[in-house]
Amino acid sequence: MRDVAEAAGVSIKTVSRVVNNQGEIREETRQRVLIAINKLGYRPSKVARALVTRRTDTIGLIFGDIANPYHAEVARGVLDTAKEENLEIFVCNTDGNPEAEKRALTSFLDHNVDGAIVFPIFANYEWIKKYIHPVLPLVLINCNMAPQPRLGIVNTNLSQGAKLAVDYLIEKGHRHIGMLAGDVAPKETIRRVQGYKASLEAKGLVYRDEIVLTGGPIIEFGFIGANQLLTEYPEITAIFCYNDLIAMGANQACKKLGKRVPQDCAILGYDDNKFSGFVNPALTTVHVDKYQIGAKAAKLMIDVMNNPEKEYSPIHLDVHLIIRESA
Amino acid sequence: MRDVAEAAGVSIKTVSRVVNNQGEIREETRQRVLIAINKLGYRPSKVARALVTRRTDTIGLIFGDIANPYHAEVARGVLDTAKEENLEIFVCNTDGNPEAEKRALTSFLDHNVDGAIVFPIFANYEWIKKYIHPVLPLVLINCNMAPQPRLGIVNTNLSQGAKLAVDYLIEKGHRHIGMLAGDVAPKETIRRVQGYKASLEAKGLVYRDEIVLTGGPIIEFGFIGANQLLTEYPEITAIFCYNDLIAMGANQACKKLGKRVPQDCAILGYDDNKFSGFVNPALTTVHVDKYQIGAKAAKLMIDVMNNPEKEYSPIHLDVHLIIRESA
DNA sequence: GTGAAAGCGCTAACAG
DNA sequence: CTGTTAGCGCTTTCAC
Repeated sequence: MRDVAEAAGVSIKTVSRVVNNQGEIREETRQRVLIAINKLGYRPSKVARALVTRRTDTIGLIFGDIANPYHAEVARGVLDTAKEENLEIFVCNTDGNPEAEKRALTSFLDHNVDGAIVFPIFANYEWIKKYIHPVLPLVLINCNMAPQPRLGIVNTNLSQGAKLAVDYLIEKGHRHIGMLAGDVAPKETIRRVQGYKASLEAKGLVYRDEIVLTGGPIIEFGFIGANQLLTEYPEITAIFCYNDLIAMGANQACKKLGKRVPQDCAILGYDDNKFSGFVNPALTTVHVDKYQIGAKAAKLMIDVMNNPEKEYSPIHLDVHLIIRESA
Repeated sequence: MRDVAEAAGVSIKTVSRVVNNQGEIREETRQRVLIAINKLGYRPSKVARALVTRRTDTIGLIFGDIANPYHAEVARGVLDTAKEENLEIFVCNTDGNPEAEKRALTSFLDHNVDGAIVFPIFANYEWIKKYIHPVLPLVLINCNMAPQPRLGIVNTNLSQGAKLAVDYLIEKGHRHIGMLAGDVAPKETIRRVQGYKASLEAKGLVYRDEIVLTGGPIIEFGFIGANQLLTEYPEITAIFCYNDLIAMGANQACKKLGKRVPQDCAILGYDDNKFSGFVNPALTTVHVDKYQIGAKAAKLMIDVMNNPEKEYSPIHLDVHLIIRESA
């Protein structure tokens, strides 16, 4: 920067002004500076700037697993939006592990990110409220915290989605519907389970805790879980899965057990990820606009960062059922 | 930091020494400092440190598209490895656009990343050599640059993979094998095409340029491309695809055209992504260890960063054929 | 073993 | 319209 100033025959501050185009500058001076910048290939250091402005033009993104297409598509939405705004994105996986989430958030703080977009783990809610939110603007996805300054919320209607799914299964005549739930939050708190329960009860069916299994949101759990469910409770004729990955695993389990899908056992997924229409049988699932979750979260994050006083009401994204072959 | 120093009754420098545990420090002093740090909840600012050390503990990752499971799994490998080393990762998509790659690299430079892992776009090779590599340690994936200091290379044997695939198709009796190639590099430079060609020629079949179509590495191109190939060249009985996404699209095209896979048209993919075994029909494909690409690239990146003088020879990952249903 | 002073590259406040 | 000075939070000489 000093070199540029010298080359242009102006002060260092003038260079700064040109770079940030702030303040009035005589056009001729400005041109001289611009030429010097070009000649020297000068690029301002974001690090040095950050030290004084407290802005790094960086935001953190934390979710379960980038290798899950659900998160990957969300990431894509965030990344595209961030690019437009010249923000860089740090990415971190937690695999649903609260400690990993804590470490990620702490590390982001150390790096002075301007904000973080998080799919929060229930067990950390209080910790986040206490230690992170006071010092870092946050956008939380699918989280029921109260609106407040420096906090953005993006929600998809989880319990409604589950209700849609289970209503459909009941309508199709299923009376014993197992569930393969995720394990990211305690069973009682998962809104998908609430929706499942609500649907059951609305139709006069009993909710049975023992046919709701929890496990990681991965194919492997779908396989193991469906296997267990169908073996131990032969009355089950349908399984509602926490996500499409689990549903794919459940598909495989049925194949292994010689059960035809959907005739012997219907399988219903959640997320409608990129591949759900291609697997065999194609998944009937709850469609979620993953790209929009990411894009809206990023936009909201930027707003929240720029308006630290303002309170933003939660953004809501709707879901709907996609009927394919598996149910 | 000053506060900590005061609270502990030592100088600022001593705090720095404790934090970085460097130099000899009397145990008692050290404890006093540690206590003060804990009490005040002090965390050193990576930004401030970076300004003087020129290390940000940050590396950039650039590839085509995070929503492609191939890249997502690579990312997972990078991320896991980085976490162990306390490095944060910036992620950026290019969609194969050279300008996007340039912008990403430049932005990483502005942010003072310690290094970048890139799936480079051929069109930018010279630019990268000239403007980026001199100022930024790089690890390049599937790139045939000569080994040199501050440069790491991770290669999977692209042309061999393609040869494996096409050999298999020929063995199965196919004589007219179309190819749906990617468009990330000019057609002639794609090593997958080289392998395809090599295999053909080794078996005495002619390479026909017109049945090698190029397009984006996405499902949509697979659909369009296969449709075109099968319609215009009815003699084609097998299609070798640049990746599994394209293969999935080709699968769909066959379905639409009423062609059975593999009886009427065999389809062979590349990458063996997470879902390739689940789609209908399950894809026969070339298996690549994506997680290892990421993990090895990250480890190599760290080595390269720490040994700027040393020359690292390329890391090589093998591929093999996975035979499922589609061919 | 420990501390004082200088400086990383930039912006903010205040002059002029 | 432009320049001078100070300082962001840390590490690095170099003394003591």
